[in-house]
Amino acid sequence: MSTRDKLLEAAARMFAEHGYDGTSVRDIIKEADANLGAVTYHFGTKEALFSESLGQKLGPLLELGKRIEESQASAMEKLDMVLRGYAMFVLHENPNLKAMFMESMQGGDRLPPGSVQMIQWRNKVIGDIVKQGINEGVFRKCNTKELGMMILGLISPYVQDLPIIKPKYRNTPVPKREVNRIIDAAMDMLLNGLKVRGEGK
Amino acid sequence: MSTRDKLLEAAARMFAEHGYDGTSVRDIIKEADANLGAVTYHFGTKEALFSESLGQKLGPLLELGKRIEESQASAMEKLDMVLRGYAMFVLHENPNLKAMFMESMQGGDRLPPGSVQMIQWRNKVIGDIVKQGINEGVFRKCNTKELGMMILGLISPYVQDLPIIKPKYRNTPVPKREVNRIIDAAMDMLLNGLKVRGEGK
DNA sequence: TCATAATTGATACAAACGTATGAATCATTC
DNA sequence: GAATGATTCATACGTTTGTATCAATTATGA
Repeated sequence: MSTRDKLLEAAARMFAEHGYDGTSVRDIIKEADANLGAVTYHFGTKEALFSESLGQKLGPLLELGKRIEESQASAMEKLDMVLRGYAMFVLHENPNLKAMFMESMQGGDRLPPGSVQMIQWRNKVIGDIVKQGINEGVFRKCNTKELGMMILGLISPYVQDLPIIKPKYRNTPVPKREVNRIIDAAMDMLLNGLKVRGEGK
Repeated sequence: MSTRDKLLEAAARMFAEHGYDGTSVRDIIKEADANLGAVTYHFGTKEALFSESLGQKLGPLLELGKRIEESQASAMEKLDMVLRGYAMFVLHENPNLKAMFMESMQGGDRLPPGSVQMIQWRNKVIGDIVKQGINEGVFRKCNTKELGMMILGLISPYVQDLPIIKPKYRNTPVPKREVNRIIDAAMDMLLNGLKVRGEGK
């Protein structure tokens, strides 16, 4: 593994754990067993290293969406695929992407180019899928992108709150079985609704 | 307004904008038009200032939940109240609480005491309300707290992605009308489901 | 094998960081 | 109005920060 790759890997991990500002270049090189000069040499600045460490994951995520979008599956199947695929990607395969979500809360100025478009596109894909067969009332209130955003939100507590509620997942990927269970519940809820009765108690 | 209060207010704003590590004590005192010594005098450390600036909001949020929990409304009405109330509190009235969510993604070690309990309790309240009249399938897959967590997730993209997608809301409260629109859609979706048809296209 | 390029290493630097300190100023009380 | 306590101020300290530098080392190709 090249020094460059070791740096990228360590950076992604550290940034996800402690955020951009909470991670120093020295923390990273220590973790990567590299030298300060290597960062200057390979990336120039800390921000470039950050951006590149995240940018690596952007392509695969876009591909995932495109593959699903173009598949022949039904709207419901597509919705399942995209939700499950996305959750698996973010919670199980690439937990370091948490750094991207942290960053987006601060405006995303340091994110790699294309991130904003990726997020918007991601929301649109989901919205479009859902629109193919939908409870029309929802669309009277919010547009395609917004609906996609909201649906993806079902997963975000697992990025946001899980580190607190189940500390063992703080810096560990969520197991596949767990992700599947979560998405099963989310899909059930999404498709069938909660059917809360009008009566209390 | 006392120096102490000015510091708390400025701190909450800055921490929400740039996170804990991205905000220096000097940034805060500049914004509060105060002196470095004032921080040492009133709070001792940066972390204590951070914790207290968030802790202020914890009480009111807990009260909100308790009021709804104890009300006589039906389960559906309660669900609406808690979702709308929570969204209004976080997105409209106290957008600075974003700092708490940022922090929780990093494990929450610096959060004020009681934060973790608040989050868990918050999830349980929603889960319990929903449980009063519910699509049973969902509960076969996930427990009360988890369901509450997921439902609240519908809102979190508005904390997480909105700063990116609609930059005008980066450091501005989301207007009431907007929050209401969002919750209307979320409630519709939650109660009735998406009703996605089995057929693609 | 030798010259050339690519990479790594030790070290330096100015700026920014959190915190501490003690004098100066303000408010309050008698 | 003098004395006492609360607060503010300018300033300083020791670290840590991101980045730069350039000699030392390693890899590459003729």
